[in-house]
Amino acid sequence: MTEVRSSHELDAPPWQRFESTLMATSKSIRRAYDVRLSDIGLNLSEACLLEYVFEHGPMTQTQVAERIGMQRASAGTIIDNLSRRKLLKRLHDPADQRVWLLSATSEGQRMAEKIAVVDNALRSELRRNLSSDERGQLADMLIRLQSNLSQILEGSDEA
Amino acid sequence: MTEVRSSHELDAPPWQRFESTLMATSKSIRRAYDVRLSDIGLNLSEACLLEYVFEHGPMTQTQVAERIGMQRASAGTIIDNLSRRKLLKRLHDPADQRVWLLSATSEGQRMAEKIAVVDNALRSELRRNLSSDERGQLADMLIRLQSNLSQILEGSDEA
DNA sequence: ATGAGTCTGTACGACTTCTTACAATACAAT
DNA sequence: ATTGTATTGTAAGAAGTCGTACAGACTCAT
Repeated sequence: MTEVRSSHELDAPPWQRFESTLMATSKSIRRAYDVRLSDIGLNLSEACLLEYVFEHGPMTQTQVAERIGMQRASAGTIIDNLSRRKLLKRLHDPADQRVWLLSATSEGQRMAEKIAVVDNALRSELRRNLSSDERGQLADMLIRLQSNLSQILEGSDEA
Repeated sequence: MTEVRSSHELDAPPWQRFESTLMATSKSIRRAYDVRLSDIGLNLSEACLLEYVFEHGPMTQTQVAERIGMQRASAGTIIDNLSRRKLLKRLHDPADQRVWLLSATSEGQRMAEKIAVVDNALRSELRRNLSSDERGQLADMLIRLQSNLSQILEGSDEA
């Protein structure tokens, strides 16, 4: 039924160039993570945020938002959610009344471990085809693309 | 103000691996296109769809949706929009009463040419750093990733 | 010819993320 | 001390996409 997918999304989108393939691949990666993570009741953004807080100690909402590449407001929504589900807690910072210090609850820590399992499994399936060298090259090229992009986007900010 | 962006999004997201970089890059590409295309009053999805219909003759909504990697319903919304703005028209197919045949109006054609200009400009800025060989390798790796992904996603469909 | 199954476009609601605006708090300069 | 500026989290609304469900139109085997 959808077996044609793998080819469509490669040659068709915007203007059949690698930019399109890259965006389609990104979409699929997100989808794959969302599907796998739904087993433990999370989506990629939630998992991402929780894992990041778990690994990098207590931090403010703005900090985690910046690190995972998301707006403060959006992160706030996700944090509301995770803390309602008792995976994350908000602690007062005695040194700064404006901020919350985020920290994983013990339940959140168990969840973070499950996330790591899912992540490792999926990542190894994803890399089946790619040698370590290739992955390095890929990352390198992506970083160069990113630096071009940040110039492009900076340019239009000041306008 | 946002000059730090370029580095965050490279080393930080989900689990600082190339998967994250890829997704961040994709996000930036979309953003860059959206910014540039806003000059002519479109976003990437609209431009994509219009350009595709312009280039690949009259086609049904389902067809264009599949080609640009989007759900039928979502494409329908975009088409509503483009046809309200007289860039696209819906024609009856005498052979099949169910479908619309999409076709660019003359105004839509002029718009498609503007899109091509924006696209060419942006693409060349984007590739500044990458040799033709490298772009080939990049595309190749992305395609391999896609094929892994389609296996992964197929697997979870039948479940 | 006719009924079962398939396909098309659309309506509707959900979800995610963005943008903008704001009140509370912090900080720096006078 | 006071005042102006920055920063934090949140609220409210917009936009984009998805998934589901549906009615109408097609197809094909009987």
